[in-house]
Amino acid sequence: MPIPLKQTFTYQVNKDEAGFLRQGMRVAVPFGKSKIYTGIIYSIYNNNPPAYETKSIDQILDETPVITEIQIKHWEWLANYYMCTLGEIIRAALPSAFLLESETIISLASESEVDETNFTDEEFLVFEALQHQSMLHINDIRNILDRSNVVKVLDGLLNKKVIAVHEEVNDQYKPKLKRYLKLKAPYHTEENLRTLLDSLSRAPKQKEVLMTLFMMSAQEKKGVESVKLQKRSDTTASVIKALLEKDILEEYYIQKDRVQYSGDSASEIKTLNEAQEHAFSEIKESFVTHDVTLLHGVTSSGKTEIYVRLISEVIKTGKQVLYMLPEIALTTQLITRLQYYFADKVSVYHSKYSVNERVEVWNNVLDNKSKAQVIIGARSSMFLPFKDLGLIIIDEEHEGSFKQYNPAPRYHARDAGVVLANFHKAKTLMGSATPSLESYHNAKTAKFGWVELKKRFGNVLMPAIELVDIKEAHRKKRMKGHFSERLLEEINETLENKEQIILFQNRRGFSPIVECTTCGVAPQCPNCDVSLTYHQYKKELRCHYCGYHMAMLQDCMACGSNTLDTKGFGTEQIETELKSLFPKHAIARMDQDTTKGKHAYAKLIEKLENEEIDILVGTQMLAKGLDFRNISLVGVMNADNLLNFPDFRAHERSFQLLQQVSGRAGRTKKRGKVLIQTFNPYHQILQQVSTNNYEEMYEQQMEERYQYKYPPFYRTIKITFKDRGFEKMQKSSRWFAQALALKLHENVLGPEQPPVGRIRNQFITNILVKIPKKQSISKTKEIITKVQRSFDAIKEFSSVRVVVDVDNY
DNA sequence: AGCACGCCGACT
DNA sequence: GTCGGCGTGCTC
Repeated sequence: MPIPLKQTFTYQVNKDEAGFLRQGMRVAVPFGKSKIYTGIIYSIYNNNPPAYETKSIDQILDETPVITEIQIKHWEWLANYYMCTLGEIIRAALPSAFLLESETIISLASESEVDETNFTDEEFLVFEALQHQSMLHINDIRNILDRSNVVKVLDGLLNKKVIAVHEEVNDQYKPKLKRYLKLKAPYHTEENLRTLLDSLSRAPKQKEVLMTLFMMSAQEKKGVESVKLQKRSDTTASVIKALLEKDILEEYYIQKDRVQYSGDSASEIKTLNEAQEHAFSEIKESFVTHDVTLLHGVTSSGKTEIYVRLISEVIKTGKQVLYMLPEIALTTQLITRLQYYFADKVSVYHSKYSVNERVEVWNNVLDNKSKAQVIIGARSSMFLPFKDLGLIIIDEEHEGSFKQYNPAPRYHARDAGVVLANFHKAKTLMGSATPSLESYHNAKTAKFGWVELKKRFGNVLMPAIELVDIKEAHRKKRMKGHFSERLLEEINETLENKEQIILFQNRRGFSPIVECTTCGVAPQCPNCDVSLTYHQYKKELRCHYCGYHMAMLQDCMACGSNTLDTKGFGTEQIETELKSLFPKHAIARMDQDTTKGKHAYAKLIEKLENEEIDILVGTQMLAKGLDFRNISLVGVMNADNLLNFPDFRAHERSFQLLQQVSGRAGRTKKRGKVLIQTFNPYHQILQQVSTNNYEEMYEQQMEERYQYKYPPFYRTIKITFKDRGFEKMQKSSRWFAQALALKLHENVLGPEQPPVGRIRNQFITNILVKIPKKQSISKTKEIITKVQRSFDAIKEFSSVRVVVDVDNY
């Protein structure tokens, strides 16, 4: 069942059903008092469970299994490894259209003799609505009565025998149908046709539609799509309806695939250059001895072309390929590029797709159709029902967004992907310009194969990276806003050369803190322990954790003086400053706030491509997948807030991010330039970024990880406690930590409050369990599970939410 | 997770 | 004396 419970549920079926049903099929089953849920058949057996009464299933939903045996095995591994339930995995894995739930339908009782006089006002409203509409959903009633709790009203009506309720299961997936029109058979002879046309002399509109139909069907031979006909003949639906009613035209429907590729057909794969060719054959060699290979290639070294070659070799053998990317990198740019090579063999799968589109991709993969032989997708695409997977590519392997944090399953798609590949006996290729320390470590210790690509495509030089000390500049008051003289100088020069600029600032909004200079009070979020961020364009104060917002204050709430000042800065402020510094140039901003709309992101990219934007300011979003030839300068406004992030990966992440952002500069002949503003230019990481020294960064970070017992030397599991009451949160987490420490001793850290100790009115604290290399991971998990079981039995702690996150990095 | 049930404080 | 809030327990 798609619910977060550890157990499976047993239902009874008759002999015929038992013969028909197989593991992986969906059935609708009654669950609880009145609900109907979709469940997945896990096993079929033949003895009556003694402890409870079994219910019968309601309905069989599939002819053949929609979930494969390998998937079930993989999901069981996931549930076990990430300490969640199979139900949670099912929720995450299946397109929501597969998981229909029942909905309560309200209608008028048939034998009703209604006495309207003893209705309450609300009851009357519902009754009246049912006169116009025979069926209503609970939600409709909520709207009619304008309140959320409608049970009481419905109960009243039910008692008076005015209404009847029943549960209805609606199949959410609707195949897309297109209406086609064609001439009825009797008019296929020329003679009949002529009389027909004559008879229509008084209906010129209808005649015209017919003429257009002839014209179009002559070209397309068969029937004509109704929408097209209406458009071409410039008519209305009623004219066509008249022709249908006169039995002159007939209609029929054809099912259409939503996910369709229309474009040029496959073309030649670019020939690889020498370095790529070399890397390509190295990968193939490595696959002989290793199931997983890491491709470490600097930015714009042409990794994609190598992937393309590998993919084309695998699909020739008839096997399927999964190409996973972090969500943000799933830009149209890359998809178009792959479609260019593989045409209609590529399907895309990620959360932005509609439920119906997802069902279609699912079914295509399940049937091993050629149009879904190559899947490009975000982390959730590894849940697809692959039949015969030959290769998994994990691009930008280091990206943190492969790990899902909320809700459960808290899985890492990279690691889970390797396991999936094993089940299929397939190979995995991870690619990155800045591999995660774990993967690099695995490559160095020969757990993974390892292939390097050190030169950029076309021998373009790596960008020149310069660190700009803004501490000095601040002291000497030589900053213009947040821009150093050096950065302004470069921006000016770049603009003169008619080249584009990207500026990176890792924070959205205008400024993260608003503070009264008289009394020092800063407005805080009422629900979370953070100060509110000022968003200038809406003149609002916003909380980035819970979404709380209020109008910008004019005066201090505490002392009433109007001496409010802003501290720190975000993308919005940079944009504003730029606009006053360079009034003649086109400036745009790219962050969560400006890319909310469906096509907003694509539009920005298009503008950038057409060189309608001179300077683009943005957050993390910029680091991925923007390949533009005319960008020659990248500026990092402030590297320090990256480095000072309180997390053991902060340094690794900063290095990766700065490298990726730098990689946006100079992708053509001319060498690009990167300026990084910082208060601390002697910071090791910044030095390593500026000299492009991954190796040194790796060695040094590994040293620290070893010292402080962090991955990859130790594994970690994070246990989070949330409660509305501070005391309860603290008491329960202490209890838990002490219980764990009895077995795990010094490897239990905390409980410790995170930097933001309260979110959405819930107090939060964490326990971190460290697992040394020698210690069994599964044993450790067993201990945690045991402690959790006794914890759950304590009534006092029942309101505390406990979240377990395995490999919480 | 949802949902029903039951207890208890607040207001007509 | 009723309404609606939330804590508790169950789902084959």
